[in-house]
Amino acid sequence: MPELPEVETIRRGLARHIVGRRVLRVEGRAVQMRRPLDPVQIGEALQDQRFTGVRRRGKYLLLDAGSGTLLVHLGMSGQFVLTDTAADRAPHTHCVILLEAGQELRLVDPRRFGFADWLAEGDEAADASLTRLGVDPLDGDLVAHLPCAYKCRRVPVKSLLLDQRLVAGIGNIYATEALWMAGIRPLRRGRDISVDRLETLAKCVVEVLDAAIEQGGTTLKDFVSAEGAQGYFAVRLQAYGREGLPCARCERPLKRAVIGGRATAWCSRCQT
DNA sequence: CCAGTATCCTGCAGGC
DNA sequence: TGCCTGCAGGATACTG
Repeated sequence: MPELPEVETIRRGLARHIVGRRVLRVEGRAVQMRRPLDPVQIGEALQDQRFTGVRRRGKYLLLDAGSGTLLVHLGMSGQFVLTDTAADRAPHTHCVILLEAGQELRLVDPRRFGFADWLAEGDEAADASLTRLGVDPLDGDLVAHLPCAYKCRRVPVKSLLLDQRLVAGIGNIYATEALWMAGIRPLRRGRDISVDRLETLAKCVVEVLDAAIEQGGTTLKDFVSAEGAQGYFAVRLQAYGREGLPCARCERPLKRAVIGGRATAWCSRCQT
C-alpha cells in the first residue's frame, strides 16, 4: 500500500501525536510477518519509555524511544491506527502499543507483508534492510544521483525506479506517474536514456512525490494516515490504473504492460 | 552479473 | 447466491 508519500504522511501524524508520550505496555501475539513479530520483545524495550522522534527512510518508519528504535515497514496492507483504547480493534491488529492518557497505537496488517522489529542501540547501523537502501528522493540531490545510478543499467527504467537499492521510496504508483510525466517509455533501458532525460525523470519523481505528500498521499482503497484521514492524490493520477483511458496530453488510450511482475500504464505516443 | 519468476498472505472484484 | 480466478500499494530468495 504505502509508498514514500503515504509513509511520510503517517510519519508526520505520528510525530504530532506520539512524540513525548510514554508507553504503558505492549500487547499482541507472536505472528509470522515479513520478519517474525515479537510483541513481548517490543514490550520489554518500550515499556515506560517515551517516544523521542519519528523518522522515515524510503518506505521504512523508525520510531525512536528509550535506547533504540522500532523499525516498521507497512508492506502492502499495513496501517497504523492511533485511537482511544476503548475503540474496537480491527481484524489483523497484530501489535498494540498502549500509551498514557487512554490512547493506543495499533499496527494492523491483513496481508502481513509488513513488520515491526525492535532495533537496540547500534543495531540500526547494521540492519540489512536499511543499509541496502539507496538515496531518499527528498534528502539527497536526486537530479545528480539518479542519472548516475541508472545510466549504465540494462534493466527497464520502470524496474530501476522500483529498485530500493538505487533510490528508496518509489513504488508502483509513483514510478508509473513519474514516467508519464517525464515522457519516458517504461520499458526503455536505463543505459538507453540520455543523462538529460534522466535528470528530467529525477525532477518528475521529486515533483510527483511532493505533490502527493501535499495531498496527504494516495488512497486507492484503504490507505489512511495515522489520524485516520484519507489521501487525496488519487484524483490527480494521470497514468496509474488508467489503462484504456485517454492520455491527459494526447487523448490516445493508455496501454498496459507488465514489467518485472508489476502492471504499468503508459502512453505509446507521449512516452518515448 | 543479469533478468525473470515464485513466494509470503488476505481481501475483493468480476465472471460464470 | 456461491464458487473460482486473478489481481493488489512490496521485498526478497530463488532459478536459469
